[in-house]
Parts: sequence; structure tokens; C-alpha cells
Amino acid sequence: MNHIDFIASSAASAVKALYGTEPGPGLIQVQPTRKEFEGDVTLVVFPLLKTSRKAPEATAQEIGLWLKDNVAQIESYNIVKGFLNIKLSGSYWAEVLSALASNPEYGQLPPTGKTVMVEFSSPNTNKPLHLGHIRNNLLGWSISQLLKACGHNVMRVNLVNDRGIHICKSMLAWLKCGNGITPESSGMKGDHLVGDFYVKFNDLFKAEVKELVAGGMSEDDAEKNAPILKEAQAMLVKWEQGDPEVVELWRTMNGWVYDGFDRTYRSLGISFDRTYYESQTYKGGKALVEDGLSRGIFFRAEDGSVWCDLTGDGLDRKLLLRGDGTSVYMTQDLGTARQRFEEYNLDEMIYVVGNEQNYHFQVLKLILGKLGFGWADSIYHMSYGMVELPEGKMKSREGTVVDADDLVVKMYNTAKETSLELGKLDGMSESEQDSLFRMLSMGAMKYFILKVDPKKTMLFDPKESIDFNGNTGPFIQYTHARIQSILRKAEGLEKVAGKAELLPKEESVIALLASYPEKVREAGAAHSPALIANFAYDLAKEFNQYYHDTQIIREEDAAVRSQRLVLSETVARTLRHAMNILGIELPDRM
RNA sequence: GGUUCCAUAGCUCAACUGGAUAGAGCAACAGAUUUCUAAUCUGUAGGUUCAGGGUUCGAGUCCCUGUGGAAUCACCA
Repeated sequence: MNHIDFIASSAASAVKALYGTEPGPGLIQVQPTRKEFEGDVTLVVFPLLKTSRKAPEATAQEIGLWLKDNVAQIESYNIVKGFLNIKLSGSYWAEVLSALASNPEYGQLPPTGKTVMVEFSSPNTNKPLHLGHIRNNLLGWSISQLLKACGHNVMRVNLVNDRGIHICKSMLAWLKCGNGITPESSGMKGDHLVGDFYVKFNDLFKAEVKELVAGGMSEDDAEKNAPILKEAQAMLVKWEQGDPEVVELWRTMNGWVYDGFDRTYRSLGISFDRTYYESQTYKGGKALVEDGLSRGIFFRAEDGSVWCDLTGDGLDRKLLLRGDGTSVYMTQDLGTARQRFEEYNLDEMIYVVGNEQNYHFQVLKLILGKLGFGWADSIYHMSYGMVELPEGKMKSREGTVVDADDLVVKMYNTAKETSLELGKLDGMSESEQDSLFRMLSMGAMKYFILKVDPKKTMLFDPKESIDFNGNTGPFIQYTHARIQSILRKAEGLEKVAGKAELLPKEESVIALLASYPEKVREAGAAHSPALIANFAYDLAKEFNQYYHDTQIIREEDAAVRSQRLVLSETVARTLRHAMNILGIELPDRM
């Protein structure tokens, strides 16, 4: 039990003893005391006035007095308006510190037995990954780390969109002007190579449209009838028929892309437990729709297409099967959702997908609910906002798309430059330096993106993202490196808490540490890694202030020094745990 | 037009789910280094929380109305 819960339950006892009634849920409101006031924990008494039938100050006074008399760990209290500020004793905090320090898994919540699947990344195989995918990947990775910390079994999955007209476009352009080029022959990363042919297709397409328009065709008609587009569509039909040549080319080029993606994933430090491919799942879901049709949940239009009427829910009608009987995106998702819930007996299914698909997931849940699946409510769309640049949205036409691999390299170079400038890496080998620069650059980038509330549109300013001072990943990494440096020098010294008095600043650091498991639970419930990022920053900042004007190793009193070492070590361990949730590693030196 | 989301310091973001005098970082200015790592710390300045109403002991947070912005409403995925 942390200090907040401890005071809450003590306050509940006080109310019962003083007023004879058990306080109802929500009436005991306890929060950390704000810095301006004296105390550790604050009880808000306003909700209790109906029970006490007294003025706020008088109620606070009575409860404060009772607590001081009956709870040994409470040292003093003061009252400001309707707020009862309670100060816990130094020995209480010392005990808390000892307990935290002795738990190597601190921050890991007990197993819940629940299984959660997180789907994220889900790229198309016609373009390399860009900044938007990075936000997706980082969110997906960190939400799954977070849920693991909450005690759930977590399964990370990727659903690769490996089929469709866009893939055929790249293939066609490669056939027309690739001259047999491969990643090996060109030295290019496969996803970039294929992406270039996708761009090439669009160039050829535009040229044809222009020519047709010049010949007197309307722009709309020209865009629909450009020969190269017709060719791509014909290729898609061949692919669906299993034409050996087309399928072979498709396999080869997708293989190039997967190699490229793997490298990007590795540089971001993410991986999956299972990868699904749309080419294998896109036909699923039809049976589900047929079933709904026979039960009168869906209806068939005159042309044979199947729909779900959602006008009663304030939405539109949604197509589920085309007139020719083929399925659409929604059909597939209905099918895969059911397959996954049944195969893995999921308690929750999280889709990390951009907010441009809010409507899709709203409809998905509604339809599954109409089909009678109780687990429809266990679907959570982790919807995140776009990443914009200082000059506005990323536009591929204007060439402002920030490529994931380029960004990773740029961040690495900046980390390297900054580190070498500071010149603290004497005696570090090349490979150690390399891994440090990776840690720092990815730490900066990941923290920059993850500290923002997922659902908000965020601005990515390249200049600001490479700033390593202030509220940044490297700030937290630096705090850790300094602690590790102390601990190295303290090797052989005793580390025990509870044998010495604590400074006020030490108590507030311990209070922060003590609130960590609750923060993990809260962040998990809110599906928000940003809460963990903010916690880590607060803890690092609090420790830095403490570190600045307190001696640790140089402290002469052995009991005090020993306790400070325990505190430092526990802060370092908690920072590692929190940052690991974000997918950020902390160096021992920097 | 329907649905959903967003709006807080010059800029980027917080605010414990309704609590005290709305906090950090960046940028600006003034300081701290014979030091356990200055990628740090201290201070100054910066606000009608988009506007107006409502709910109550109490609203950045909840409910209306409006303004501004974003996404979406395909026989694309």
C-alpha cells in the first residue's frame, strides 16, 4: 500500500470513529500535497461535510487530530481552507524506501491472467516507413510494454498490407523501367527501391494523363483511362487468379520490402510475436456477413451487394460485400477480429491506428455488437493524431515526407556530434560509443514523440527534437548515467536504508517513487505511455535537484551515506523500468 | 450536412479524471562549476486556459451555444 492509499484508509477510519458512518465511495479524496504547502499528503474535506455536519475547517481539525492521535506514522498536520495537509514521519518514509529498494521487480504489477493483443505498424509494402509510422510503431511498442508491466499477457502483431493495386503499380513500373535492378545490384534498401518505383509509376501515369487531356479528354476520364493504370488493374486481376509470373514478381519485390522493414524495425528496437499478411486474410469474413444476412441483421441491395444499416446509430449505411460478392476492408476486419478472439481467447484487442480511421473502428465495433459478439466492447482503437512539421502536413507531392531511416541517421549523427563535443567518453571503445550514440539518439526521438498525449496532433520540429537539454530523453539518460557513476565509485560500500534521518527533499523523492506502481496502473487503464514519460521526467528532475546540493559518496556519516546510496540506486532502477516501458535504454556513462 | 477529435505562456507540452495561487521545457534575461558527470542547478519575466452561458462549496477539466482547426462519411485499404 502506498502513502496515498494508507492515508485514505486511515481517513476512512477517522470518519467512521468520529461520525459513526462509513464514508461512501468517492468521499475520501486524497492527493499529494502541492509544493507550496507543508505536508506530504492532502485530504480534501469538502466531500465529507455532509457527514460531519460541520464547517470545512472544523471537520479538517477533528479528522487531523484523530489521525495524529491514532496513527503512529503521522507526524503533524495543518489546515488550509478545506484542505487537511498531513506530514508523515521520517521513519515511515525510511521504511517505504527499504521496501521499494528490496523489490527488484519494482513497478511490475502482479499477473492478471488476461491476454491482450496489440496490432500496430501495419505498413503497406509499396513505400518505406515515414515519421507517421514511427509514431505508430513507438506507441504500439510502448503500449504493449505498459500492459505487460500491468501484469497482462501481451501479444504484439503486425498486419502487413501486401496486396492490392498499389503493389501492382510498383511492380509494373519496375518491369517497365527497372532493367532488372535489385537491392543487391544497386546497394539500396529494398523498401526504398520499391518505393521509388511506386513514385515512378505515378510519374508515368501523370504523363499519360497530361497527354490524354491535351488530346481533348476530360481530366476525370483521363485519370480513369490512362493505359498504365489499366495495365496495373489487369495485373491485380492476374495476381488474384494466381498467375505464376505475377505472383513470383510479387513475392520477390515484397521480399525486398520486408528486408528493408526489418532493418528499420531493428533500428527502432521493435519486434512482433506474429505477422499477419492481408494476402492471406483478405478473403475472410464473408461467412460472418452471410450469417448476419440470414439472421436479418444485414440486407441485400438490388444489385446483390450487402449492407449494414447504421442510420439508427446516427451513422450511414456500410457496405460489407460488393455486388460481385467480393469483400471489402470492413469484411476482412470483421473476420480477423473474430478469428483472433477465438484463437487466442483475448480479453482485449488494441488497434494502434491513426485517427483518420476513427469512423472505421466505430463501425467495426457497432457491427460486431449487432452480430451478438460480447467481445465487441473489448476492442480498443488506440487512435493517435498526425505528426505535422513546422511548415504543415507532410506531403509526398511536395517532398516533405520525413523518411524514417533518414531521421534515424540524422539523430544518430547529432548524438555523436554532441557527445564528442562534450568529450566525456575517454577510454570508451568504438563499439561502445556506437551503441551509446544509438541509445541517445533513439532516446531523444522516442521520448520526444511519446511524451505527447497520443490522441493529440503533434508537431515535430527537427530542430527541437535534437535538443538534448530540458524535458528530453537524454536528460533522463544523463540522470541515470550520473547515478551509475556514483554507484561505481561506491562499490564495496554498505547500502542500507532506515538507519538515518531523511532530508525533506529525500522524502519527496521517495514519495514520487512510491507512487510509481499506481502510475503504471493508471497509464495502462488510460492506454497512455505519455503518463509514464512524464513520471520519468518528474523523477529525474526531482533527483537532479537533490543531487545538486547533497553529498552522496562524500557524505562522512556512514549511515546517511548508505541510505543515500540506496535512494540513488532505487531511483536509477525505477527510471530504467519506466523508460523500458517507452522502449528507451539508459546508459551507464555518457 | 452527419459523426469524431482538438484549442492552455511567444513556441512545444503538463495539470493526479471536479480541488488550493494553472505547471515544466525551449527561446529571453541574471546567476552557480578547485564538485559524486554543468547534457545539470538557481532566479527573473511571460496567462481573461478560444468566446459566452449553465451545473456547485469549487470548472482548464462536466453540460449547452457559438468561433477556429483536424479527420472521416468510397463497390480504396
